[in-house]
Amino acid sequence: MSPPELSQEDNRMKNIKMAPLSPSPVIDISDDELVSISVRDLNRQLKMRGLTKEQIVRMKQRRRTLKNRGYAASCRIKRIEQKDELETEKSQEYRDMERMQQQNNIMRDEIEALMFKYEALKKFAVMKKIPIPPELESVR
Amino acid sequence: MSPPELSQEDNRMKNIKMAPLSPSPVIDISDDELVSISVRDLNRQLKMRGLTKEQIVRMKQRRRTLKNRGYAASCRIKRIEQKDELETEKSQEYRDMERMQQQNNIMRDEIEALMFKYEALKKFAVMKKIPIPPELESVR
DNA sequence: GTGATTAGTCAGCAC
DNA sequence: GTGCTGACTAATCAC
Repeated sequence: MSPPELSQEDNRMKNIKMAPLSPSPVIDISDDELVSISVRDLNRQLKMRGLTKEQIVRMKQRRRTLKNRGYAASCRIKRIEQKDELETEKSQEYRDMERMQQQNNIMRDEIEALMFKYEALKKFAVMKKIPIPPELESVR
Repeated sequence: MSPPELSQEDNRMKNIKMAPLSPSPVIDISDDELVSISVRDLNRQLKMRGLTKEQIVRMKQRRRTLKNRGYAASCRIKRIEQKDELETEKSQEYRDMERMQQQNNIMRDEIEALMFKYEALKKFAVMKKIPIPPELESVR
């Protein structure tokens, strides 16, 4: 699952672990760019602009943090989707069950009617003084 | 729901926003005690030991943070329980449905057997040259 | 103040 | 490195 869109808001407002703005030249790159760029390209940019080891580490960490932000969002969305899925399946099962219950009732009535009819036929035979074979004596 | 048990681990290891240990006298109270104590008693202790305004604010914040930690844990547990509940209900419904399907099959067979029997009785009557009343001619 | 919930951060695991 | 998830913090909302 791809991470959802990230806002461009300044990370420094929330991430108190971030170092204060450095007086030395800093790569000015937005959050969106930083998470999108490939490691390869990022390294190229970093080297090209001659950043210090520490600045590079910091930039890498910022990238990782931004990535994590996206992963966390994905994780939450996934959780909600799975819950929705469960609920949907559950209510579908409920509908199926109701439908089956109805069929069940219909068949129950049908059995009752058949038995009644059978008895009627037997009574008719008795009335006509017709001996019924024992295997046809009962519906069971 | 009451918050789950909290570990006694040193909060300072994780909460980088916490101030460094003060050189001035500090109330030494464990996390467990701090979340358990009533606001009333906490205030009494704080005043009694003559803490500075800043120390008091910090202690209150630490208490709030510890409380939040518990709330977050409760929230996670609740989420898991609700998911479990959904799954349990779903599988229960599935079992019910299977049971109903079985009954359904049984009744279907029963209807078939009844019809067969009815036809047998009719054939018997025909064989005996007994005219069957029209309303008993068909099972429908 | 308390409790619940959300977004974001970090640790730690798996690949 | 990447992606995911549990635990935690802070913000925010309702009471």
